[in-house]
Amino acid sequence: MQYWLMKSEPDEVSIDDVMASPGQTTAWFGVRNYQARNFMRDQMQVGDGVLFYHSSCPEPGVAGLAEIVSTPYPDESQFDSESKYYDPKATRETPRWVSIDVKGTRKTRLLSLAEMRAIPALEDMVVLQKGSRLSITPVTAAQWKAIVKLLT
DNA sequence: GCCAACGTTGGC
DNA sequence: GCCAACGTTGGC
Repeated sequence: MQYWLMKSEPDEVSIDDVMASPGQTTAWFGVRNYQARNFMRDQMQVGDGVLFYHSSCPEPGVAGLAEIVSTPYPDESQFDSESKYYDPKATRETPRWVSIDVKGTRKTRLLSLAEMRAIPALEDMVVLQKGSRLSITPVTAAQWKAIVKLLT
């Protein structure tokens, strides 16, 4: 059982989209960074907790909680020449990128990036480190616990 | 829109 | 395998 922070631009997929219909799962596709892919491919497990983070928007921060509900599978968009996520070097025989399904648990108040930075218990969070750009980053059990407590 | 930081590409 | 040039991310 592990915990993750996953970034999404709310213009693309927001916490409201993920929570739109209860019980619905959302395919997390379009990851095109090897480090983030490796987390998905090698470490994520069904049941892992997810901090749903809104990025590249007026108020960046954690906007909700979610859960991993599938094992990794090939990301279809890598094969789609019409998609902005198309990768001409990927083939069905040797796919390069993976997707995973998540399910929204609940929308929370916005825990802003600024607020997160002000909390000592969170200072080591990968996402808060200088220059950190990864769209998927690991979260420790202690960090998860501290954040869930703040959002309860 | 700016720009720091990081990742990727490709020539050599 | 090096590394310069370029592209992307994402907060501000």
